Amino acid sequence: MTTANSSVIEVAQTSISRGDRKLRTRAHLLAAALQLMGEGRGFGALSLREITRTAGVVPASFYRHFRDLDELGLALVEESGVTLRRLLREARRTGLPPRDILRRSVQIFRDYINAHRLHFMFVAGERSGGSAVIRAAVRAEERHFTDEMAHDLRQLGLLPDLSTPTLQMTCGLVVTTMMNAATDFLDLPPRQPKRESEITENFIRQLRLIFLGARAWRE
Amino acid sequence: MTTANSSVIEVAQTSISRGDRKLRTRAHLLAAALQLMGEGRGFGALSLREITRTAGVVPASFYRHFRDLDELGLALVEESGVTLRRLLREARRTGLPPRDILRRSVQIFRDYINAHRLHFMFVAGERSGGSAVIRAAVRAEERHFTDEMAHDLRQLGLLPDLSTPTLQMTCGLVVTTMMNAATDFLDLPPRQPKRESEITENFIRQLRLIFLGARAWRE
DNA sequence: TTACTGAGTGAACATACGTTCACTCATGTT
DNA sequence: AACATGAGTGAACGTATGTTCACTCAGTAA
Repeated sequence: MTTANSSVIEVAQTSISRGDRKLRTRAHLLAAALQLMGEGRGFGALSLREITRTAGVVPASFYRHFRDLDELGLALVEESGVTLRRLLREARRTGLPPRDILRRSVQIFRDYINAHRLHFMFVAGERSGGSAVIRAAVRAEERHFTDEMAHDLRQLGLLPDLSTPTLQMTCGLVVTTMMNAATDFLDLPPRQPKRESEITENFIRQLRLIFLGARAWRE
Repeated sequence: MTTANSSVIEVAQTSISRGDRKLRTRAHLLAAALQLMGEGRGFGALSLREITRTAGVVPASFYRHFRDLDELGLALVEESGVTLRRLLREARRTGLPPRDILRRSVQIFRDYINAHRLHFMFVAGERSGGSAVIRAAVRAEERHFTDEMAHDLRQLGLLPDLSTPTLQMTCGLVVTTMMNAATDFLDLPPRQPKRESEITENFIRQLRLIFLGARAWRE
C-alpha cells in the first residue's frame, strides 16, 4: 500500500516527534514505578530492572531519562505535588459548598483520592518512611500545599481571628489528618461501604474538632 | 589454668543456657534490622543477607528464628508496640505534671522518642508505606495505643463531657499528630536547637488546639 | 558416661540485580 | 540527498540475593 513508515510494533503510531516519544517513555517509567508501588511496596524496594520491565523498555534505556532511582523518585514527588495542588485549585474554582461544608469537602476529597490512588499512595507512603532525600522532598511539597491552603482560607475569610502563623499551624494539622485519612481510605478493601463510611465519619468529626478548636483559639 | 569451656570468640561468656543463647541471636537479628532501617531505608528495602551479616550470623541461621522477613517485621511491630505502651504506663505512674501539662508532656515525649529512636522510626515509617501486612499490624498496635490513651484520659477525669466514641476520635487525632511530630523530631539533624524548639512549639500548639476543640465539642 | 537435640556453619545453586558498551536506525538538520 | 543526533537495543560483566543442604559440636537429658 502506502510507504511503510512505522515500525512493526507501533503500527498505530503515525510519526510522533522525537521529543514527544522521549517524554512518552519517561512517562511510562514514572507510571511503571507508581504501579509497582501500588502493588504494595515502598519506593525503596523497587529495582531499576523491574521498573524498565514494567515500562516495556530495556534496562539501559533508564539512563536516558534519569541518573538513578532517586532522580526518578524526585520526579514522582513533583508529579504528585501537582496532583495535590490541583485539588486546592479545583476547590478554589468550585467555591465552597453552600451547606454541609465539611461533609461535602470530605466526599470530594475521597473521590479525588480514588481518582489519583497511586499518587496519594506514593505521597502518604514516602512522607514518613523510606529514603531521606525523597522524604524531604515530599515534606517540602506538603508544606507548599499547607501554605496554599492557609492562603485560601484567609482569602475566603474563614477563621479571620487567627494570626497567620496560627492559621498555618492549623492547616498543618488539617493536612496531617488528611494524609492519615488518605492512608485509611486507600487501605480499604473495595466494596466495604460500612468501613468506608466509618472512616469518612471519623475524618469529618476530626476536622470538625479542629475547626472548633480554631474558633476557640485566643492568641 | 581452669577448664577452657568457652569458645575463642566468646571468652567473656561463661556458660549461657541454650535457650538464652537462641533468644540472644534473635534479639541480634531484630536489632540489626532496626539499625539498618535507622540508616535510612524502609523495612521492605532490607535484605535477609545484610540483616544476618549485621547481626554477625550466617544467612541460613535466619530460618532458625523466622520463616521469612515478614515474620521478623511482625516481631518488630510487637516489640515497638511494647515501647509505645510503656510511654503511657510511665505517664500513668508519674501522674500529670502539676503545671504546663502540655509543654511538659511534649518534652517527655521528645526525650522518650530520642531514647527509642529506632522503634519510633520503624513505627512512623511503616504505618503508611511499605508492605500491607506490616502496615496493618502497625495500625492495630496504634489503635491499641489510642484506646489505652482514651481510657487513661477518662480515668484522669479529663474531658468528662465527651462520649467514649468522641474521646476515642480525639485520641486518634492526638496519636496521628504525635506520629507526625515524631517524624519531624527524628528527621532533625543533631545540634539544631532552633529547629527543634520550632517543632516542639508547633506540636504543643497543635495539641492545645485539639484540646480546645474537645472542650468546645457538643455531641 | 552416653546419646540426643538443634542453633549456627559453610558451601552451593539458580536468579536477580546495577551498570557498561558498541550497536542500530528513525528523526531532525544541513 | 547526505549527514548528525540520540532514544532505545541486546549482550556482557561482576556482584548480591533467597533458599537448600549436610555438617558440627555445645548444651541437655537419660
